[in-house]
This record gives sequence, C-alpha cells and structure tokens, in this order.
Amino acid sequence: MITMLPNNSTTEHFPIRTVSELTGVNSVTLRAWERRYGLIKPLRTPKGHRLYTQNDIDLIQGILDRLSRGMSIGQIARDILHKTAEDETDFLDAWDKYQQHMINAIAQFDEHSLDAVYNDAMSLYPVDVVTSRLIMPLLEQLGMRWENKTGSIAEEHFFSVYLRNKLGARFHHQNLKNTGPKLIMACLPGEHHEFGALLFALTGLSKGFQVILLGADLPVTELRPVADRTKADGIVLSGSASLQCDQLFDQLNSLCSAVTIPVFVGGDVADTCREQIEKAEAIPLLRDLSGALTIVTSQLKRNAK
Amino acid sequence: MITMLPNNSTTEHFPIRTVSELTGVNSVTLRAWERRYGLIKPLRTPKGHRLYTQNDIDLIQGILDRLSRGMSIGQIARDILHKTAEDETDFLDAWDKYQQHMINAIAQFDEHSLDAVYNDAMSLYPVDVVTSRLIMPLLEQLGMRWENKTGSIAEEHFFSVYLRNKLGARFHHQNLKNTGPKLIMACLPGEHHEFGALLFALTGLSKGFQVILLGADLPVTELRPVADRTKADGIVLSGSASLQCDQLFDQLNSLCSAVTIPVFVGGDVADTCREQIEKAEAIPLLRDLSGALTIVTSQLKRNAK
DNA sequence: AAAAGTTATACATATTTTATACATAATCTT
DNA sequence: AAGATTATGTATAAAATATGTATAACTTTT
Repeated sequence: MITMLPNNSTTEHFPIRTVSELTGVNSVTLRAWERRYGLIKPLRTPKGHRLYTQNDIDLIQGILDRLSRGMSIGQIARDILHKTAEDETDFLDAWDKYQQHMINAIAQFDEHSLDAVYNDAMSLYPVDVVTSRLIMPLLEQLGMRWENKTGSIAEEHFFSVYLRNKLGARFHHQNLKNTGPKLIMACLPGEHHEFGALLFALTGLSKGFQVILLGADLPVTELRPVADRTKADGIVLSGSASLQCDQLFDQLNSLCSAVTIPVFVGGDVADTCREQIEKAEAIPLLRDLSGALTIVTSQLKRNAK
Repeated sequence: MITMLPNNSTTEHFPIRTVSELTGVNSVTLRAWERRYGLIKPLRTPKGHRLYTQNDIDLIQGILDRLSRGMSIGQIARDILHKTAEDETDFLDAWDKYQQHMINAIAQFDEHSLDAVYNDAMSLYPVDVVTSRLIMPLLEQLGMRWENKTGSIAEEHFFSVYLRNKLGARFHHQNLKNTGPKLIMACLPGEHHEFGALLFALTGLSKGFQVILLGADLPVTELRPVADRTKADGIVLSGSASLQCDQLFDQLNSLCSAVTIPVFVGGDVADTCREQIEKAEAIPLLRDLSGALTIVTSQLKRNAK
C-alpha cells in the first residue's frame, strides 16, 4: 500500500529574509514578535535558522492588515493566541453592492476586480454566508442577464471558470483536512451545471464530512463500484428540475438496491420528483444546503445502528 | 544494486559545461551543491567526469524555480534529500513511478494519495516539466485504461475534478500576478475536455501572459465581443482531432475577419486541419506547449509593429 | 598542448542568531 | 500634571552559518 503522509514535507519553507521582503516587516521585528508574544512559531533548521511556511506568511499579512487598522500588536497577539472570534463590526448590507460589482467585473472579463470583490466578501463573512447571500443570488441574476445578450455565453464561461477555480481550491484544501464520514457526491445524468454539487460539497466539508466529488453528468451505474471501493457512508446526488421523474425513479431504484448505504437526492429535483425519489427508497433533500446536511447527518447515524 | 539502470541506452548524458550553460548555474556551484548537500548525483565516466541526464537538468530547473521564490539552497537540499530518502525504489523511472502511484490513487478515489504524489512531483520539478512528463502521459494512459472498464467514468470524473481544481487554483493565483500581454483562451465548440486549454493557459502564465480563460465548448461568435471589451492582444483556441475541418474553417474565417488581433489554434486540430486553419488566416500551433508559446510571442511582436 | 574536469582547501560576503540596549509613544499612578 | 511603567520598533555586537567563487595541483579529453 501507499503510505504517503499528508505531511509538511511538501510545504515550502522560507528563510527570514524572504519573509521580511514579502511582508515588509523588518526581520528584527519578526524576531521580536516571536520572542515577546510567541507570535508565529516558525520551524527551525538543525542549526536554528527560522523556516517560515506560506501559512505563516499569510498570518503575518493578516496581522499587518489589523495593524493598519489601528490595532496594537499586543492586542492582535492576544487575539490570535486565544483564537478569539473577531467580532464582525460590519452592519452594512453590502450584498447588493457586491453583486453589482461582480456583474460589472464579469462584463469586463476583469478577473482582478472579480477576485477583489469576492475576496473582500470572504474576508468578512464565512463561506456559507457568502454562498447563500452573494453567489446564489448572483448566479440567478446572471441567468436572467444571459437570456439573450451577445457575449453572454462567454461571460458565463468566464465566470464559471473563475468560480469553479475558486470554490474548487477551497474544496480541495478543506477536504484533505476532514476526517468525518465519507460522502460520494455527483450530479445526476443530464445535469451539466455542477455548481449545485460543488456548493453542497463545500457545505458538507464545513460539517466535517469527507467528500468524493465526481462532478457533472455521471451515469448512476457508475456509483456502485465507487461505493464499494471507497467504503463511503452515503451517496448524495443533485440535479435540476429539468430531469424526467420516471427515468429518475428507475435509476435511483436500481442504485438503491445495489448499495447498502443511504442515497440522498438534492437540488430542484428533490422538489419536483419527490414522490418518485421516496418510492425508490432514496431520501430527498431540501433546497437549503445547511438543512440538507442535517438530514444527511441524522440519517447516517440511524443507519449506523 | 543501485547502478543497474535499465534505460541508460535511451538516456542522453551531458557534461557539466553544457548543464551549466543550459541552467545558468556556474559549474563550480554545481559541484559545490553536489559536494555539500549531495544534491544531484550525476553518473560518472570511468575517469570520474560527471554525466548529467535530462532528468537532472529538470531537477536543477526545479531548484532554480524555488531559489527564485526565495528559498535557501540549504533548505531545498534538505527537502529533496528527505524526500528521496522516503522511497528508495529507484528501479523505475521517477515519472513512471509517479504515474503508477497516481493511477492507483485514482482507482481508489483516494484524494489524499493523489494529492501527495502530485505535490511531491511539483516540489521537485517546475510546472511545465510536471505537465509534460507526468500529467500529459497520465491522461493518455488513463484514456486507454478507461476504454472499457466499469467505474471508469467515475474515475475520469473524479480525476477531472481533482486536476481542474488543482490546476485551476494555480492558474488563478498566477494570473492575478501577471502583467504581460492579454490572451483570450477557449476551447473550440464541441471540445469538452478543457485540460488542453488549461494546461496551455498555465504555460502561458509562466511566460508572463495574462490569460482570460473561457473554458469548454464556446461558440466562436462569442469571441468578438470579448476581444473588444478586453482589448486582448491575441486569441488562442484549442480543440481535439474530432472536429470537422470544414466547419472549423467557416468559424475561424468569420472570426479572423471580425477581429484585428491574431488568432491561434492549438491542440490536435492544429495538425489535422492545418490547411484550413491557415487558409482562414489563423495560425496553427504545434502540440508542444512551450514551442507554441514561443510562436505566439513572436507573432504578437510582429503584429505590434 | 590547450581546454575542460576533478578534488580539496580557502576566502569573502551576506545572513542569522541571541542578547542587550535604546528611543519614543501610549498608559497608568500618584 | 508629573513621573513611572509598559509597549513596541529598531540598533548593535559577537559568534555561527550559509553560500558563491577562487586557487592549487592533477588528470582526462580533444
């Protein structure tokens, strides 16, 4: 078997001069922070030279950010050491503004602006909030905008690529950390828009699940071997309303009798074909991502008994 | 048992001066690296002269890559030694080994292992080397494996999602840093495998281009508005061999007459439909990514005059 | 014989490390 | 308000490391 550790041997380590250049913080100061507050504890070489990781650098950037906003270094240190959740002192309902900015950026194919807005939102709110407050409404808005405009397909592709990269990176990053139950997630055949599954996967990750993500348009017959090989704890499918309920029933039915683990179905079909889904002994999921995950969790527990 | 190399005959060997010229590393320094850290252990002639392989040169490029990012040579050495000490099964070519590991990981839908191997390769070699030596052959290998096996579609989806996330994250990260000429990149209609475009985009980024990536299956009529709005410097399309050359000609022809910037076509079609591409006044690109980029660069220069 | 390689030793310079000191501003005490 | 204390960035010194390059004395290639 392959016994490769998800270790830090793959993480890159930088000497203090590089970190100093990159962050603009005097190396003397970096050392002082470490000595005085225990902030940033870089690894050391055998001879004692400091080795900073990218993560450390990100942390420093975060510190600089707060410094620039007037916080004292001592306070920041206490915050970080106690991992105190920062109070979100932002009462502005900026979602509409965010959305407008993003639409403009997309129209210009301007990845810089697009990213700036998105990052700004992400720095203030957790993923699932950004997802439900910004991304979902935005996708809807864009759907309308794209009805019949020239360049709209290109816009859609551009934004799809961007968003998939962004969410995908996050998914990947988080997935490697999780140790909870394993879920197989896939889109139903005919479903080409994988954002539903991807967003769902992200929500799942935030609840600690491990997710095996199989993307769009997968024949359900493919799922049995996957479930067998991976010993997953559940299967989650998602599909939009455009699917045929009868056809769906047949597929689900054969899948459910082929595997011993529970099968969930989310997305719009869960609404439109609810009866057929239940008749096939699969479990429909509400559209609300978080609620859906709760159902999955409790069902898995019941199943484990 | 170490010096039983089965593929010596096929491997070319270079003397130190050549390696020095090729990499820009002083030969004195190369020897110092070897003496001090045991980095790069080239074969020797019976009289002791060093013989470097292409793989050694790739490794050196990888080292230079990391040096340029601010890591210290000592640390790089420690990393590499630690890594190579991890597995001593040096009978197979390193790339074959990587490939085999990745195939195994995919068959198990094991993202951890998959990621470990990929990261391992990426920490030793620069992107374009990993791309051409590992990813491309791997995709080909997988294509064969997937011909008629159960679970193969799921495997393909799984790996696609993984690789797209991985490459996409890299693309996104790098793209925001670049300031060079702007290229619009897209797949031709009917082309659903966007890896070609994505890999090409990554190579482009490594040469400093900014890339507007539009993904798979885009109608060519969409490209005019994009070119207008973004003031891009060139358009690069990619497609596999399965496209109809005549149809391609019509599309290219109308595109080329609609825009003032050069239009390039890469991927297998560049080979199979070369005539039609040239007749449409587009520019076919060789399959080799790096070479293709060179053509793009020189063409843009000519166009700028 | 000239050019290029090899090892081994020696430098020169740049970086790092720890520890101590200092300067200035903010905060607290009396 | 004056003085003491704390907070925080920076400076400096002395020793240890890190790292590219040079040189000497031979050997091998061309």
